[in-house]
Amino acid sequence: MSDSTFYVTTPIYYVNDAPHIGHGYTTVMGDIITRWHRQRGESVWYLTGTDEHGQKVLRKADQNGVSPQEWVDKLVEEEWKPLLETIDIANDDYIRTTEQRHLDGAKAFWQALYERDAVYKGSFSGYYSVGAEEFVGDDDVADGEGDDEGFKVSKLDGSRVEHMTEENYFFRLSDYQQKLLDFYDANPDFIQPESVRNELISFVSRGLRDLSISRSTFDWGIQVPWDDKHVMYVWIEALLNYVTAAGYGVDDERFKELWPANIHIVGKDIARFHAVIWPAMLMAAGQPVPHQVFAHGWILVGGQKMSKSKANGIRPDEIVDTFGSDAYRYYFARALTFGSDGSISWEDMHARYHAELANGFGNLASRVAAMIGKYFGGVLPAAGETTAAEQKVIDLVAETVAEADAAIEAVAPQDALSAVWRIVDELNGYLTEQAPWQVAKDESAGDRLATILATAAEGLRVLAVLLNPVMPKASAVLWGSLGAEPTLGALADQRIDAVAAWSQLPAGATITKPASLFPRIEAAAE
RNA sequence: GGGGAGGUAGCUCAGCUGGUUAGAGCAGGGGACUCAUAAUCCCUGGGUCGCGGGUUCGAGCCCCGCCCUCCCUACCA
Repeated sequence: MSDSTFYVTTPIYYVNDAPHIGHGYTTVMGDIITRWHRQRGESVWYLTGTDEHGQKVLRKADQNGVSPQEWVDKLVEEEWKPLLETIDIANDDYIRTTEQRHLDGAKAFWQALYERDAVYKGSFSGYYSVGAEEFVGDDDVADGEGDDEGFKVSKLDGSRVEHMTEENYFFRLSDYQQKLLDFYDANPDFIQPESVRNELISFVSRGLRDLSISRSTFDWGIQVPWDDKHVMYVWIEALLNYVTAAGYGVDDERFKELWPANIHIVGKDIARFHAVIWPAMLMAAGQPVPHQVFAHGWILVGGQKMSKSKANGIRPDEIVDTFGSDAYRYYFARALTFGSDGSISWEDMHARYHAELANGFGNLASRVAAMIGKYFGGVLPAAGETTAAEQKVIDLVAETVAEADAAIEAVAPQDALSAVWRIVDELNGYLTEQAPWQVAKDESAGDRLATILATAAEGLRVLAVLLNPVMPKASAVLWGSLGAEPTLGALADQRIDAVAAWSQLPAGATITKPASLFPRIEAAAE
């Protein structure tokens, strides 16, 4: 572990895309994990941001008749930062690759590579599409037909390509094949999950070529420090955000505190950049390598109601508008196995929202608050003698908290939630069995009634704390309805390692019935 | 071609290094209750565990072959 701070990152998102549920998914998962770690009392740093250089951005800006800087400013402010609000992300930092600190840090990093002889000048040959203004991979080149007979064309857009050679700087990636394999071997958890690890090991085992890492045909990028005719290839520059945001080259104190990162959360499509190229660059620069690259899977859309087109066409705010940010966060964390591909659908979201959130959890909060209101005037009674039924609840809570915490440690939020939900189910069952509404009819059983409701309220207290990382809004409402803050303090300060200790809510606390945590949604969307 | 992952109840998925009658949630069916968001609780349905062989006292989990789906096999981020 890094000596002090638990540092988690998302990829920085390429501004040319519009935010879609995939971005939201990655970002939410990181947010859940970091919020949980904060409630473990750890020092945590959660970074996300945007990748803003490169030829595609430049071209898009040109098409829109604005400077690239204006273009990315607009996208960041109108599309990307609002996404964080929409899905309720508590990031500690947001890095833009157009910020000065990134320019400075990136140049410092390159300088270090250069001085350590990890970079050299060479020439890159390949097929270049004049129309598309970019190199086309050999596999995407085909023999032309018809008018293009005798020429090579790009399979991507059909444009003619010609073989060109360009002077570029190269990174000696080929030097790192064995070092990487040794590293993977010594750090089996570095790449997760296993399937991705296997693929990357086999990829590296086949051999690595040096990497062309600069471009000289356009200038929307960061200049190579010793050669202003070149800008850094955007991928290589983008990876550097993880260290530049941590203060590399400009703030040693801060850098030492944050680096190396604990987890880089990425989609499996970019796992290779993060688990092969990135560690090699760090080794080359003499920096420690992150502890883990966690690659999540694809989100598949089941059924057809979900969208007109495809999942990637769906914007997070469509879901949030209907179900709210808490449900969005819950759904992706609960319904998918982090690290595997998984299916989502509007129907499933609707079903889980009602079965698990509204009927299971929300209704539980309602019924307990309502009964304390009805039988005790909204004042939490002191619990009396604990029977086997209460002990069962108490034991289950202790067990589940440990289980959930272990699941988060293993980067398995879905398992953490399924553990926590056992508390929801247990409490609903406990209430039905103890039937406080029956006990209330017996004038002489006031003590028993108090015990039942105090136990249920304690259970809700635990749920508010445990679910806060996943559903901060609903948890805050619940925390308020339990009247917990005056004596126990802020919800975000409640520690996971102390949550299972019983009888924390003091007798006399003011319990109010909250508005429905998750109101039923009758109108089927679309 | 080489490599990786997966094909388990209507749906979404669990099933650790092989071991009693293969599980959960949801959906469906029946019942109980009324504090609550027409909620909750209990019971219930029997799926050739992709196909065919094999190893074993015993395989969904091991081996062989085959079928199907998805992914990787580097310089778009």
